[in-house]
Amino acid sequence: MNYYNQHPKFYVAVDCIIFGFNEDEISLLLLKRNFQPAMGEWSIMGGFVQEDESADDAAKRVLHELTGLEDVYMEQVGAFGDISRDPGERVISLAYYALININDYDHKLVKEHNAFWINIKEIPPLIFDHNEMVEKARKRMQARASTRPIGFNLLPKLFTLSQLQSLYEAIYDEELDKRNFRKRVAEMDFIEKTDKIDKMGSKRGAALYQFNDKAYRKDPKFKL
Amino acid sequence: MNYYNQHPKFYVAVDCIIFGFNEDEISLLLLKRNFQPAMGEWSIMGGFVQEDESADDAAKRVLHELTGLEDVYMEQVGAFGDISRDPGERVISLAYYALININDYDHKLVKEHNAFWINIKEIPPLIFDHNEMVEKARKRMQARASTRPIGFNLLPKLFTLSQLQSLYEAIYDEELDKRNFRKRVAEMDFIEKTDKIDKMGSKRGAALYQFNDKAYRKDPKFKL
DNA sequence: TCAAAAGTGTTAAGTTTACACCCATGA
DNA sequence: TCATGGGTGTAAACTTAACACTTTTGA
Repeated sequence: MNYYNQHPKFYVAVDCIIFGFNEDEISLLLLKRNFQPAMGEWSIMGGFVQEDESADDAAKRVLHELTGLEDVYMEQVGAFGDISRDPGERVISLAYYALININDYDHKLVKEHNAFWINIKEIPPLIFDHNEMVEKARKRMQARASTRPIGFNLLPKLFTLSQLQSLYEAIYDEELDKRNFRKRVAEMDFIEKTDKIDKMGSKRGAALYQFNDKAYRKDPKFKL
Repeated sequence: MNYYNQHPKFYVAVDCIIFGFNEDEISLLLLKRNFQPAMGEWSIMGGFVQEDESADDAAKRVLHELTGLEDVYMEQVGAFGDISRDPGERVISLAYYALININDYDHKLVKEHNAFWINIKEIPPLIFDHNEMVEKARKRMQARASTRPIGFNLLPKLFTLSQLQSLYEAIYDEELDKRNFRKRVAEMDFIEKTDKIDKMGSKRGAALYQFNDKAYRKDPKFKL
């Protein structure tokens, strides 16, 4: 009997709010559960923390199990610890959000998990407190995206300024002025114009840009 | 054997970063541990989540055990889940910060716990990852204080504008211009001038103000 | 009478917003 | 040739920052 033994232990889960961007819209990767508990209902992807992994590692693992992706931008949203948040057992859950490039995940795994991209504006009722998690993640991501260059994680390596603007319009859920937007981008030297041209999005073609993380760290001033 | 049983369980702790304001300085209530583990070292106040309480309730309980206070402003900072963050046992800890009026706590309890107010600029090395928790709490509190009227929790119900300014100077760790500060305060109708005068802080006497939460909720525009 | 904190407005600088047209190209 | 998205500058409105002196009173 030592100091810790007198206290109870708990299942600890991680739940993953996975953001993607496509067709000018933010979507979440949600599971239509074909497994217990709560089979048939919608949820976000989750899993239990194991003995041999940190909470952050558990979140990475869970994301990897669904998407096949590694080295993904993730941020912890918080712990959800209400007694009956999971009606099956007492489970304390740590919510994380992830930003992934929607062109770049393992479709087979996603299919196996019966997961689907759902527009952020059309999120269905989710199990447990998952809607609350999603809402909190959305707010956090939005706040973070305005002061840190995390939005690029949702885009291909090369992107047009129209894509970037439409991404930020989706994040903020408001229209932005094209000229003002481009003026601000032009001030950030770490958003670099390449000599490549995108011919998909328009007849005329649009310059492709890239985010240079090293340049950002030299002068980390970001505001969009 | 059900769905959950195959997964491990963990001790879950809550740790409480307790902010106070006195003599123009922010301080934290820290424990010089006279108990195991890590006896003799400094830590923040913590405790284990119990079966019959939510994580948030556990944080409130732990704060109450040290200060005797209830209905205190608290916010969760995040979960700390590294495998060996507590070298004694695997413990996942949820950090919370609390803002209390430093004139208004149970001195006997604090003495019993061997706790002391330590200036935020002179935080000693703390056990485990507690310095990291403190740093994260400090940043979160600072960010929150600039957009939500939470600073008032650190002041008496009645306060002078000089006190309020000096509080925000301590929170931001930078000097503020007196006239600009008062101009901004004047725009917020929920910071109400009372007809009472403080005679302690100056010979001339200064008007005492109060925060009106109901008025704030009617028009919740805050920026200091 | 003087030291110490309270109180009070104006101007310049900087930032943000609003706004409209020409360009290049493929269909 | 025309419809579509790409690309560009300026002026007004607003916000923020800088700044100095008078008042009151207890010691």
